Amino acid sequence: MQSRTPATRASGRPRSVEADAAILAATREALVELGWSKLTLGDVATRAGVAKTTLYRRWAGKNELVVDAVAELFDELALPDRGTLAADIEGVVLQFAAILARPEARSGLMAVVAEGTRDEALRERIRESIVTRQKRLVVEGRARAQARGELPPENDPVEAARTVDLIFDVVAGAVVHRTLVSAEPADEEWVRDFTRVLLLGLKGASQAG
Amino acid sequence: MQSRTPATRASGRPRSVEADAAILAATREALVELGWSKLTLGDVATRAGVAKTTLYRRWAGKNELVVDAVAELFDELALPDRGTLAADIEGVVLQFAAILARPEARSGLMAVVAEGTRDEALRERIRESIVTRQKRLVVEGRARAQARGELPPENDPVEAARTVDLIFDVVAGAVVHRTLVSAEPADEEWVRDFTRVLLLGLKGASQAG
Amino acid sequence: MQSRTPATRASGRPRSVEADAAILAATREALVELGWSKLTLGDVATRAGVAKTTLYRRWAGKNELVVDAVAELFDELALPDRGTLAADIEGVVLQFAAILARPEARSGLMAVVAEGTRDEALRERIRESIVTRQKRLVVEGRARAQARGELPPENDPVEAARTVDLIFDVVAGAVVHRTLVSAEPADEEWVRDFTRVLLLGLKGASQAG
Amino acid sequence: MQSRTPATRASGRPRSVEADAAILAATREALVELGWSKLTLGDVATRAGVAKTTLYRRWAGKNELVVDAVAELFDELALPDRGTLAADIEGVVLQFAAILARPEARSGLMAVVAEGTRDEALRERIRESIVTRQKRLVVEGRARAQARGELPPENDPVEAARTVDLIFDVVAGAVVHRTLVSAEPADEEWVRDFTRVLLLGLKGASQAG
DNA sequence: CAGTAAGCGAGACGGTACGTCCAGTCTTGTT
DNA sequence: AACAAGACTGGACGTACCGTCTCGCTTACTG
Repeated sequence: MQSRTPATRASGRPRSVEADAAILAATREALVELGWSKLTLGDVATRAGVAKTTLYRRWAGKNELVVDAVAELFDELALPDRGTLAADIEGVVLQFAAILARPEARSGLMAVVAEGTRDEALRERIRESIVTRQKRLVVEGRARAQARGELPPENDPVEAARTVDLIFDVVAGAVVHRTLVSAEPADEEWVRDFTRVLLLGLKGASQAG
Repeated sequence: MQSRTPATRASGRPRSVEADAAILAATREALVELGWSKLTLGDVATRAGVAKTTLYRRWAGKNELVVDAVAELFDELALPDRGTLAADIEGVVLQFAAILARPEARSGLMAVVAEGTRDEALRERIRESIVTRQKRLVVEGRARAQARGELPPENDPVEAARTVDLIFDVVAGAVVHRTLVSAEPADEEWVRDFTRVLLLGLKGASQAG
Repeated sequence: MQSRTPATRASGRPRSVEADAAILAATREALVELGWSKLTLGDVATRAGVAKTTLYRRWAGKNELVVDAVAELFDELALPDRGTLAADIEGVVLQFAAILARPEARSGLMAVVAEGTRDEALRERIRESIVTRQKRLVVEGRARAQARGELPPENDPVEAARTVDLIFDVVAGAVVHRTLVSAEPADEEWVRDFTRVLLLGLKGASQAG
Repeated sequence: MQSRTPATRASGRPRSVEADAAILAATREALVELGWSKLTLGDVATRAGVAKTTLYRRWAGKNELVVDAVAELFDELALPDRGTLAADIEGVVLQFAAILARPEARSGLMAVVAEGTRDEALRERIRESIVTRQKRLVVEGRARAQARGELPPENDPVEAARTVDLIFDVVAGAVVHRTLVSAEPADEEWVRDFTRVLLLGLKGASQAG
């Protein structure tokens, strides 16, 4: 159990540990009030009670900072155990929709995705901090459904991984599109409809495939 | 068949008709080369051979301009008649994916959606110029499938409209998420998998519903 | 008594005669309200109820327009006959000071002089429209003083012309500097002091010269 | 003998001391090449090797900048000791005329005076930076002439101050009007004539007064 | 008394500068 | 060495005018 002491013994003043949290919180606060495009790093620094240099010492720029600030929001997602696969999916989709209803997530998430279309490093950072991290929900959900006998065990692990990706894109994509592009609420009724179609599709596919 | 002569006789020099097309083309060109965040209206004006003021006389800002420039890209979508519903869906999804593979669409679309999260007028413009306009594909596709007997005719028109919205969010959302967030290509294999799940879900739902 | 009918017989619609006066009046009005630097030709045109093109058809630009607008102000200067040279000078200096107290003259005059430092044609136009035209006052005043015997008749006409120029520069320069640079009023007390010094200088010079 | 250490210890990066001088020099350079009306702050900044923001951080606008740039020119004026009051006056008038013959002074000075007619703060800045500062020449000249016995000592200090103002307006006004409005050179001949009239006027007034 | 050529208003056009704002870096003295 | 403070370069912003142009309409002289 080695502690994460850095190899290079730090000389000079150590970095303030409170600063990181204060900056991320200030970023989310600014996202709520101003949205991504009007958010300025100078303002974030001021809100966090920190100098701009401190901020730049830790993040390369606006995009990286916002990714980190937004990523934390999605960590609160958890797969509820409601007894059936359908109920589990509905539960997690509603949680996801609730996060996307918060202004700091709405504006921030899409903006960094937009930037990510031209910046491989940023795209990778998004994938790592947000996408891949939340795929656990799909994997867990399937395992639980298989344990319950609602879904058959998969034979081919490659095929299984592909299915996880597909489901994740369908679920996340549909909720994002519903809430941000169509600009309609992903309410209980919509979630029920969506889950029904998804589940029938998955069960059909796993039987026929 | 009323001709479109304006009621109010325009006085003063009329607006150049070429300018609009040149500006939108220049915007797409700049989106390809620079992406949304590095695109400047001054640069677009220069590329279009037009003064900045001309541009501002017609569009309120970067967002509105990009919406219009990107919206035109989606007008080339057409529902192919490949004989079966599955083939039709695959066809249009592939077309959609092909458009999203183009850099002028990738960066522009997500950016305006991001801005739309804080600007109701912009959101409405996006809905009107892009979303609603392309829902025709879903409506046509269903009608054609019903004519072929692949789908049952719907009873409730309200329910039918809700289903159109749901399908559109699922299809558009999944493709966008796959290509822009997960950053994986929506290739033929993925489209086949996706279509299969979607179709099974829809058929199951229409039977059970 | 040839009328000023142009050699080239005008065909087509003749220029509106009211427009010129309206434009010059509007220019003075705008000078009062806005000053030279904030005066715009578009605004002048609007005030005059005239299109910008009409204005540009008659004047080359802001400077030429303002020269003409300001020049008219100085035409109201007249040499009073108050019985003595000193009284005559005091009278005309006070008139001159009164004109320079009006905002349309203050701002306009200095501005065109400033522009004239880099534009020979403009400088010539100023000299012709304002300076030379008002030198008549000095010439008249001297003639009257000579008739009264207050000043000796001059022998050398070249010398006489040089003296006119000198007096004009001293008088006009002192009043302008007093009112616009030192920004003190050229009131009766100051005018009396100034006239006394000037007159003593002139008499002394004409005796000794 | 208090040192000029500021009471409030400056925090943050101190302002570049070279920048001020570079900007003023660049302003004079631009005045020579372009004149006041074509001088742009962006161009001045470029010439000075400085960003536009640096310039705006220190001066409120074009007028304030030009006043400071021009004011420095007049600081080189010095009262020569040529033995007699007439010679002293001629010397300083010639110096003044030489400065006004330089294009950076011609265009800049009149322009700021023109602007000053509508801006009390600017007028005060001109008075403080240029007018009042150069009145020392009149005061010194008179003192020296009194020491030599060329002028009687004055009794009334109020009266004396008024005379200084009058002389300054006459001298500066005449030279300015001669060179900038009449657009004739204030050469040695003219200066001799002018000085003679002025001196006779002053002596006459001080005897009779 | 019809034809026609110039004048007119309106307002869009290509340009240029404005003064402001922010990004990201650098230079102080302090901790 | 990190930190707060704030000045620095550089570049885009959106606005305001300039002086030109292109319209359709009006007006007086001409043939």
